[in-house]
Amino acid sequence: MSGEESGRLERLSEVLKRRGILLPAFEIHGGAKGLYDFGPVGGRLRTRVNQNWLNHWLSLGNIVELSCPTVTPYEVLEASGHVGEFSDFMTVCTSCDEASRADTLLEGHHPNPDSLSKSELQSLLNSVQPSCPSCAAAEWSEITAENLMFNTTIGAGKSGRPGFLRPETAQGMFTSFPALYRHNRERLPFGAVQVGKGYRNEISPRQGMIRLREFNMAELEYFINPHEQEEHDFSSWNEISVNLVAENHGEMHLTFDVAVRDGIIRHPTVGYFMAQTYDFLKNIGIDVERLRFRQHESNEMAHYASDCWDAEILGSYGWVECVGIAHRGCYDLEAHEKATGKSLRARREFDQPRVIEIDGWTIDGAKAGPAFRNRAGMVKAAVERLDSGTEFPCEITLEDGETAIVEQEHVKRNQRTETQTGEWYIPHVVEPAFGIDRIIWHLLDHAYDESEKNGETYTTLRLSEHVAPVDYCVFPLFEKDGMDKIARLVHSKLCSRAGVVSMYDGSGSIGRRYARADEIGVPRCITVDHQSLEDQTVTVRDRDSGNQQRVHIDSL
RNA sequence: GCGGAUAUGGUGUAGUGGUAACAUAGGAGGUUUCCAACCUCUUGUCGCGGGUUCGACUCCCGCUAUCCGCACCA
Repeated sequence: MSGEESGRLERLSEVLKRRGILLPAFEIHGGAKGLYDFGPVGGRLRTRVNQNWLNHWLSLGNIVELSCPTVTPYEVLEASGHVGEFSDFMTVCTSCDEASRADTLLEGHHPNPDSLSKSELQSLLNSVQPSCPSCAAAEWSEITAENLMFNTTIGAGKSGRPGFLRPETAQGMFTSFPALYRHNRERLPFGAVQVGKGYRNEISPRQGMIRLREFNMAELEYFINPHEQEEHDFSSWNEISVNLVAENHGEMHLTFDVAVRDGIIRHPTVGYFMAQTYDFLKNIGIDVERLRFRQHESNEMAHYASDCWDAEILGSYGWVECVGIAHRGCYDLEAHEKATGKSLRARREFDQPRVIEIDGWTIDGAKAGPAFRNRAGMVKAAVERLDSGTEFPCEITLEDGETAIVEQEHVKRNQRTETQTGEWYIPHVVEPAFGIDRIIWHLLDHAYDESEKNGETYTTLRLSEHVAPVDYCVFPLFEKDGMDKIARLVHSKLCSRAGVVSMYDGSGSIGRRYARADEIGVPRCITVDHQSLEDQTVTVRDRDSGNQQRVHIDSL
């Protein structure tokens, strides 16, 4: 970052703090790392971004909104892989009490210590006995798993159950799949969105809003049938050439349509959501000249994902990942299915019914049951795998490794025709996940404008009116002669409208009040002047052009 | 987590072992016929905890937070 840029960043942060947009949280208690307040102005900015996001996706027509708990039982996040994925294995030096990561200590003794399990790390640690980086001793405590998720206990005392604050909103949407499937009349594709808080106990939060311990996120889980290709209409983006950084291709400018057709974007639904993401970001005021989509390298992608693109936005901290759009395959639903034994599947009917000839053996329960007793189940499974030509008696190997002798009388021939009209499959998921705080940061970064006015720096926050925290400021030119009365009337009239925020400001010179409004990005200021007293008209000033229009109070 | 630097009104800064200054901002009043003007009055500050000292915002220690590297993470 150049000196000039870091100066701009400092001035921007100062304005955000001074104007109540973004502030360190709990500051009177000394502050808390990785936690921020959206202040009296920022609070509504966040709400409006969230609302725009929800509206954007709900308008697609087959998407519903969910709200799931942030407190999440251990089992849920174990099933999803977070417990394993989000853990660091720590050990403590017994002589100086310094905690170290076990895998870091063992670098050089194993090609990839990060990939080892807890017990493998423990035995490697025991045999290597690395010296402590701070005191050089070589005695280590037993390895413990330190989690990047916030631990909590759900319930009190002995009945308390371990849990975490969720590290993402997605899991609640996966576990709600049965309800979503029913709600959507058992027809795919459909999606669920959720806006809410996520928590990660980051070792070292940095760079202001970029890495937080509690953050706002917004995720869409879009469930699709992998056997069918959904048609997506890209025609409204045909004129837009977007900056793509593709694996093995480098940086290129293509339309979404072409990128999907040429297989750069590997799945059309991923491409469609990238295009929708482009629209959303543009709509709330991100400068699309400073937006790019970067494809994950194959080795960077989670193992279950088949394609993943990050929307990256260029701001004071360089290119920052703000949205991730991933094709997650069936990983998540399958993981919860395995952990719970509950079906998280959708039904599809075949074009043609499939006729399957079954010709083999099964057990005769009345004979085999008493003969094999508690092993009868395993015998049944083994017998049903036998070829139709098998002759009895016959020795078979059971799944526990033991063998059993099966007599002719234990079995019977199983010959029948089965007709399958369809099957139950695990839907695939395409997931656009948005980091709202990072997006808001870049919104502010892109909107922050410094210009010269009479030799002084003049600050304007050129926020889109879709997200501007305050819609109108109402000023009496002077707070006397009845101008203040009319201004207060206009103000309360605007405020009474649903979803409109107006601020009355009567202190200081008119120029000062315009400047204050510009600094928090109010799109329009309404001024009541002497003429208003005579003909009930007011001036409406546009933030970006400074132009004023005179309109009647009733037509506001 | 490691190393370095820093912490003074809302914001930006000055300064001192004897209880704090400047600018700006905020409030009230006046003035002013539209873009941080002017005048008067006014509000508000030494991050937290401990130690040294008759006395600590100042010196020492610890903590917390911020910034910069490294590491970590996406």
